[in-house]
Amino acid sequence: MSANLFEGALTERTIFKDLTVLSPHYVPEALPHRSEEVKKVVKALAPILRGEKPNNVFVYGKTGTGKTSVIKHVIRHLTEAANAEKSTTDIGIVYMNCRIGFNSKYQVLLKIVEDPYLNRPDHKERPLDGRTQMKLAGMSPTDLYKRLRKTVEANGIGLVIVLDEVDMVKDVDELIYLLTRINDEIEQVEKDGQKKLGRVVIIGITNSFSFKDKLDPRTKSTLCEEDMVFRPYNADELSTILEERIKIGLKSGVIAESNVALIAAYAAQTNGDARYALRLLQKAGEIAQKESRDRIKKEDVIAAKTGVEEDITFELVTTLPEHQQIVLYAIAELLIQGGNYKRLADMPPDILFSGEAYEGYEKACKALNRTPRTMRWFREYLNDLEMLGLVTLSVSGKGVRGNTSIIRLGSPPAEVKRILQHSLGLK
DNA sequence: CCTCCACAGGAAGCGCAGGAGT
DNA sequence: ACTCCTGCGCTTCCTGTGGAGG
Repeated sequence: MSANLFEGALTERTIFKDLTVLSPHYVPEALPHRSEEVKKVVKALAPILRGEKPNNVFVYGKTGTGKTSVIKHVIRHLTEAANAEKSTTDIGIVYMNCRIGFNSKYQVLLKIVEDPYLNRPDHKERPLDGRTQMKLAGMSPTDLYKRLRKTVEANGIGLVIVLDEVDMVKDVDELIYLLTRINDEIEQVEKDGQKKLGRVVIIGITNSFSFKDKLDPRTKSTLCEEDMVFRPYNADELSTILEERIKIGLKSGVIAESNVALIAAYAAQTNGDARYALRLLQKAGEIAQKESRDRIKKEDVIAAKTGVEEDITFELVTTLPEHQQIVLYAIAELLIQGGNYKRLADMPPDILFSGEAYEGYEKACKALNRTPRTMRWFREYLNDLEMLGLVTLSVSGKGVRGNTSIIRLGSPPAEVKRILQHSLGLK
């Protein structure tokens, strides 16, 4: 707890030069180790500048592998190329993250139709022509579609639609079908003395491995005309990424090469996530800065790692549904107490059986004045928690009570308990 | 070997809230 | 503003698996 709310603002900036460079949203000028991917996307989109049909692009990769950055980077260059003087094509780009407010075909369509580019005054057939937002919100998807098609057609627009986290859209199949259908229905028009043909191209981004399989086969073949997988970065690659950012984001000479390598190694262990690496770097810098030092030490990196891990668990745990929190709390509590079953002789102290865990959960519910869920649902909770990496489950080996799960906690029990006591309002 | 225990996880169904369609 | 539908969280019921004990 800081003594003064503005304490952070007062400490001298000994480490950082430009913090925005470390933010996950920052798209650098150069993208190390992703030049092949950039080339591929450029190749897929390039035809749009010649008024031809580009390929739809589908991008898959885990978090922090540079998917969004690559796409945004290419998009930036595409806009520049389209605005260059000799260019005669109209290129519109709509980017949206489907998780945040655009999780249905209707909302996606609305967002596209509201885009300022499509409603530019020098366009004819603007989608919002003579309409207020209120009226627009009452329109059916079919009307929205018609308006969009008309605008694209009348102005010969090459429209690039980027759907980030596209797996969040409930009716993706219909959405993709609708958007690609535009290409089949529109006709060539004359505008400014030139023949023009509008085009729509979709770029889908996801980190869900199973997403592709859930798609309708037809959607799959249209959306994935050009599909690419982003591999996680290895430690060396992460090092160069960090070095690039350090050059612009940090003051010179504040961190030794060996410590950058350490951060990279930590992040490489955690799925090769560049975002995580940057977070570690930032945290290490903050720790050094707090102590008014002008160099990041190895100890700072190590402390940053535990700090960031704690932050992640905290965020994960506190946003959990109540009963999952109770389950986790019960597990932590039982592990601290050493369980309530007769322990087997050679049984390690850091594990629990699901049966005793359920009893602990029932007890915790009683203490909190909640009605416990059934055993069946409790198992679902456990599986959910495993998905999030908060617990690990394994089947019991030989010699122990038939079929039962062995539960281990992903983080130190005392830490989990502390977080949950607060979050659940326990003394 | 048979039965019982302790558990895993699939299938069906239920009540509810909120969104879509009219 | 109306119903209708659908997804979600959950319970109930059930089948299957493997150890323990008679």
